[in-house]
Amino acid sequence: MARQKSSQPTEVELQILRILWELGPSPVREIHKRLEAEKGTNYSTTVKMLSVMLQKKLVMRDERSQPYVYRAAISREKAGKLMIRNLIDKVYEGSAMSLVMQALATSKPSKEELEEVRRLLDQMEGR
Amino acid sequence: MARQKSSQPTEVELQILRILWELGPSPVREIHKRLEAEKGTNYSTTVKMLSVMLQKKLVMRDERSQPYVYRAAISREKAGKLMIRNLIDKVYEGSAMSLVMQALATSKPSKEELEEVRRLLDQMEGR
DNA sequence: CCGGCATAACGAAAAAATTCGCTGACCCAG
DNA sequence: CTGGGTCAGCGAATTTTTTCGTTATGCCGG
Repeated sequence: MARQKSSQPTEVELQILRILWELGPSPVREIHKRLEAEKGTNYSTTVKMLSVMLQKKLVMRDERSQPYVYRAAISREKAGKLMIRNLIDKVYEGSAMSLVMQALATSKPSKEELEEVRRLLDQMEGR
Repeated sequence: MARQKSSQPTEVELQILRILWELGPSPVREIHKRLEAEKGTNYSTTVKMLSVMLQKKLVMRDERSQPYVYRAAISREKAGKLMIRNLIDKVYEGSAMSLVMQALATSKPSKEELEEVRRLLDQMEGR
């Protein structure tokens, strides 16, 4: 008796994806170096996580190169989009605007950033 | 050997919180009715989840009333804020603006909604 | 050729999340 | 009283997630 899998990447999976987004395609050794620094886990663990993620198709790898080179199978944009949608559904009952307002209120945007958002708004309104 | 707990509510916990946010303080029976409709789980499961959440202080309950009445211990706003912060850290490398832009671009806001955001921007810039 | 290091693949184990069966307590109609 | 219903609490079973020990393979320098 247990749950069904969530379609979302888990905690550690996300951590690894983030590393891949930053570094770009990398061998395990590189990925592990980062992961170890962040949470002190074993090399085996990193290898295993990657193999799990490979199955879930969260990452791809090039087996031509020795050692294998891994890369994220989803872009940061796509992952973000998925998680935003999830957050909107789960907490904001479908209202994207509620989330936007909250995010704006929560962070302390600079004048430049505010201007940037404003420009996007203008663009969306077709000005 | 395993992970440390995340500070975030889990999937089902969130599902229950959402129900409580909607219904307001309710007895188990009511909460279960909703949960069962959404995922077909057993009454025992609902009771158990609530007791777990009680321990984690995600919900509170009034034992005066029979049957007990449960209510969310965190507001929707607070939960949202936590999860947004999490999402920003995990995916957007700390850039709240990236998330805002993405959320705006992803959803299809109406003119009214855009205006609302604009008003918030004005307010933040102190105009 | 040999020992040691880097790289991978398993599989087992621990922890967390989720599920439910069973038991006990209480209350009310017959 | 007695049978049946509602309400709670527990502990155990199950699945997923995360972790690592062990083993196998190939390569390099001496």
